Amino acid sequence: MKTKRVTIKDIAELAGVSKATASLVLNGRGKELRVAQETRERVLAIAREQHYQPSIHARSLRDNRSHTIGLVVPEITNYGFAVFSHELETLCREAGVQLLISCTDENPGQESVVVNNMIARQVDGLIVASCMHSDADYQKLSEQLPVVLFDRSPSDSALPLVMTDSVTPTAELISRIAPQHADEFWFLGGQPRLSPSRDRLAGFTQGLAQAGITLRPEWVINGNYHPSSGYEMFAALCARLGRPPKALFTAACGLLEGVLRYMSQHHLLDSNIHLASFDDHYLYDSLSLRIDTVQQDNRQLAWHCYDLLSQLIDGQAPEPLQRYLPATLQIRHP
Amino acid sequence: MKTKRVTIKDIAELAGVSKATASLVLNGRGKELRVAQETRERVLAIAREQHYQPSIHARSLRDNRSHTIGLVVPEITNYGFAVFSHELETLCREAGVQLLISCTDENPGQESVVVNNMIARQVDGLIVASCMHSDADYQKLSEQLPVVLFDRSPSDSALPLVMTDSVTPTAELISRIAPQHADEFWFLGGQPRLSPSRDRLAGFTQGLAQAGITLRPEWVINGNYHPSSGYEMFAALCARLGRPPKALFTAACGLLEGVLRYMSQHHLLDSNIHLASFDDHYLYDSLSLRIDTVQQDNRQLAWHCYDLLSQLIDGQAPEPLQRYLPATLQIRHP
DNA sequence: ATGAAAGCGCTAACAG
DNA sequence: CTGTTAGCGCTTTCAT
Repeated sequence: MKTKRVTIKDIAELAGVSKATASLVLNGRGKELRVAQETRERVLAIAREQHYQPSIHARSLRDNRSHTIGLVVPEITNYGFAVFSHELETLCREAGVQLLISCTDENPGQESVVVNNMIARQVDGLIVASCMHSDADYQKLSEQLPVVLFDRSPSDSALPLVMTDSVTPTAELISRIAPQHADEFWFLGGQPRLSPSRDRLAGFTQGLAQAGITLRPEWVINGNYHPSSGYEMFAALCARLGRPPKALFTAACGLLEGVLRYMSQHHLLDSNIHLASFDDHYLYDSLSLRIDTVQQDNRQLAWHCYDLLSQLIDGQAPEPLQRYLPATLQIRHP
Repeated sequence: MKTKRVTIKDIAELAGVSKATASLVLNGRGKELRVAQETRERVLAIAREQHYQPSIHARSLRDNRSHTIGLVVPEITNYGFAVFSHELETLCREAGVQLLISCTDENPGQESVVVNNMIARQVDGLIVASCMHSDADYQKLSEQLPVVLFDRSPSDSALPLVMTDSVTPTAELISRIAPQHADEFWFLGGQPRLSPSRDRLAGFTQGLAQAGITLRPEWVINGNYHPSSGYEMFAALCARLGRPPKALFTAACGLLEGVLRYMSQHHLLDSNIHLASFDDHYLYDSLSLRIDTVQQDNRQLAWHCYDLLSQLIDGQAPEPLQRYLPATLQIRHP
C-alpha cells in the first residue's frame, strides 16, 4: 500500500545536482540567489513530472514551525461557531496553513486537554473561545506561543481579543421591546464571569433603563452556555412561575436552543412569550414564534482572529490588539 | 517568545543514560525489553519534572506516519455534518489521533484541492463525503492510503463505505404521506449520480407505489446539494406552477434550507404545503410548518467510519467493508 | 554557480 | 542491561 515517497534527494539525483541546489530551486530562492536558469528549469521539470511533494514533517522538524494553528470552540454544532470555523478554515487554506479544530463541550477540563493536545502538536498559534473562569492559563500560555481569544474573554483580559460589541446592540434591542414588558423581563445567561454574560447583561440592564424600567435582580438567571443548562434554567423558571415567562432574553444561541427544546416538548410554542436572544440562525425566519436577535458577523470575527494571529506569529505587533466588531439587529416582531 | 524545547537528549543527559535508553523508557518499552527498574524511574521522574513532550514532527518523520486523519465534508455548517464531525473528533481525541477537517462547499474542484492538501500533510487515512460524480480519484487514492467514503458514494463503488440505508425509510415515510397527495408530489434532489439522490429517489418512487401512486417524471427535479440550488429549484417550481407545490420531498438538509429560505422570504410559511425531507434538525420541532423527516444517526455513522478507517490503517481487513445503518422517522404531521 | 556536511528530535538495529 | 550509530527529508552555512 505504501508507495515509496519521492524525496528531494531523488529529484537532485535525477537532475544531476545536489540536494542543496534542488532545495533552493524548489523554494523559489534559486532565482535571485544563484543557480543557472537552465539548471533551475531542469529541476522544476523533474520535480513536476515526479509529483514531488516536500515532506511537511521534515520541514516542520527543521524549522521548528508546524504551519498549523489550533481553533478551540465550545461546540462545532453551534451554528455560529460552525460558520466561524468554516470561514477560518478557508482563510487558513488560502494561506497554506492547516487548521486544527477541537471542541470543549463547555467543559473546562476538556478545554485543558484539547489545548495541551494542540501544544503537543506544536501549533504555531491558538484561537480560543474559552469556557474557563479565568484567563490565567492563557496568560501563561501566551508566553510560549501567540494566543487570540474570541467570543468570550474570561474576566478583563489584556490578551489579544476579538469580540462582537455586545452592550450597545443588546441595549438597543431590549429598549425597543421592553416597553411592552415592564412587569417582567427575564435574562438567561451563561457563566457570569465570562465577558459575554457581563456585557450582554450590561446591555440588557441599559436597555431596560432606556425604556424607563428598573431591572429586578430576580430576573437574572445564570448557568453555563450549554443547551442543557438553558433547558434547565427555563424549566425551573416555568416551574417557579407556574407558567411560561412573558418576556425572555437569552444571552447566547446554545441557551436558546435549550429553551426551544423545552418549549416544543411542552407544547409551549403557541404561547405568546416574547423571545429575544443574542446570536441568530437562518431557521429563526421559519419558526412559529418570532425571535428578535442580535446577529454577530462571524465572518468578520474569523477574519480579525486570523489577521491578529498571523501577525503575532510573524513577530509583528498588530494594532489594535483587542477588537470589537459591530452587530446587526434582527427584529422579527412587527 | 520561543522557549527552548526540552528534547530526549536533554532527558538522557540529566539522567545519565543514552538517548536510546531514555527513548525506550519513555515509550513504555523499557519494561519488558530491558532497562533496570531504577533507571526507568529516574528517567521518568526527570522527564516529568522537565515537562518533556516528544516532538510529534520528529516522530512522524521517522515513522512515516502522522497520527492524523482527514475528514472532508461539503459543509461544516450543515447540522448533520457538524454533529458527525464533533463525534469523530471525540473518537480521534480518545485515540490520540488528530483530526483535520476541510470543507468543499459542494465544489468538486475545491474537493480535489483539500484532498491534495491532506495528502501533502501525510494524513494516515481519509474520510470523505464526496460531491464528485465519480469515485475514480478515490479508487486511485486508496492504493496509496486508506479511504472511507460516507454519506454519499459516487456511483456504485467498491470502496469502504458507511451510509444510512435510505431506500426503506424514505419509502416508509412517503407511503404514509402520499395518499393525501396523489395528484402531485415533488422530489428535489442533488447530483443525480450520487448514491443518496439515487437511493432517496428509489425510496420516494417505492413509497408512492406502495400508496398506489405512479411517479410522474416531471415531479423529479435535480440540482446539487448546496442550499442555493434548493432555493433556485424551488423558486423555478413556484414560478412554473404559479403557486407553491402541494407536497414536496427534499433529498437532503441543505436543499430544505434553500426551500425554507425562499418560503420565508416570500411569506409562504403559512401555506399548507406538505414538506418532507431527508435529514432532521432540532429546530424543526419549533417551526411553524410541520416537516416529516428521515433522521440519520450521525453518531453511529461517525463511529463506523472511525472503526473502518482505523482498522484499515492498522492493516486489518474490516468486515463488512460497506455498512448501511438504520434511520428513524420523525413524523410531525398529525 | 554548485556541492558537502551538519543538524532538527526521534527510534531501531546492532554491539557491547 | 545499556550505549553507539545511522537515518527519516529538509534547509542552511561554509567551502569550492
